[in-house]
Amino acid sequence: MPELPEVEVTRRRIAPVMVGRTLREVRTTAPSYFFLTQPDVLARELRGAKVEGLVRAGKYLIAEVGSGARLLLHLGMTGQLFAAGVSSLRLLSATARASLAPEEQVAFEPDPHTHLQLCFADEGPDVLFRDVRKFGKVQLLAAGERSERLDKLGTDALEIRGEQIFRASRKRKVAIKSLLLDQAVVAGSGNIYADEVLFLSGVRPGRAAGRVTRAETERMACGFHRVMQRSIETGGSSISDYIAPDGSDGAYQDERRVYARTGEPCTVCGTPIRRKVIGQRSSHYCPRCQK
DNA sequence: ACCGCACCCTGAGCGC
DNA sequence: TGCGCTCAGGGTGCGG
Repeated sequence: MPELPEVEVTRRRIAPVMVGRTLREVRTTAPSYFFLTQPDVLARELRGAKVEGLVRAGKYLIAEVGSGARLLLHLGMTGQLFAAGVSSLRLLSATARASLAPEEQVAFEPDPHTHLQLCFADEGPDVLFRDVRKFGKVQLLAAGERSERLDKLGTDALEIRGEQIFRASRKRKVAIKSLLLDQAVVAGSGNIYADEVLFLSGVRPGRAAGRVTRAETERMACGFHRVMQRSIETGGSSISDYIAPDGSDGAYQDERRVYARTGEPCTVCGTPIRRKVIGQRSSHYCPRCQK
């Protein structure tokens, strides 16, 4: 699932393919809640617009198009943004994968899950946004238009300071894990990295937010910087459906200490990692290292 | 203000 | 072989 590092890796790899190019045509699937801006409006407004930049805010990618308009892209859980022509087994269903020889690679063709296809005026490749579960979002903001979604975002996880987590957590009864997942507190945080950060901080995910100490929130902030920077360096996690825009797999999943390691030994003390549902999200922790 | 929970969706993995 | 079930999860929105 794309969290901040996956979105940032996507941004860095897809920016060279998008920025500076002029849109010729935008193809979409039928209207659905995936489109916060209706497909026909997208097609109409984007035609002829030049992509001036591609920036990230939390888990949102923001393409600056034309004079001040912004195209918001959220990858949701299964969103994939990549240049057409990419070859990757990850884009195929398990059934389709099984029918191929192990080394065989197939160029991807837009399918019914490809909800947005950006075609450019030049000869270069299209940019495709594919999302099997449609938890992603596309929205076009006119020049100067405000976005509630963006306005609500807290400090980016790469910039978060312990003091901010500390202040946000005072007198709160929610589990600290839930607080760390709140995008209004830590923008870009997600289930994998929240679990990893709590492990590095020695705090159990279920502890009431109001009961974490100042020192622990400092460790959490450092933890976010550490795991996310490291994950960006290694190309993001490839657990589940994430795919880097060039079709490669990220490598960070090999460095996980707790996430999806239920029953496996803690890398520090050997105690089996436990899984517990907190705030409707699975959480993983070491019962010995995390208090 | 805060918190828990339902909901959106589809594919994998399971038992039968 | 294939059906039906459960599970996963980001973010929003609602009811208590």
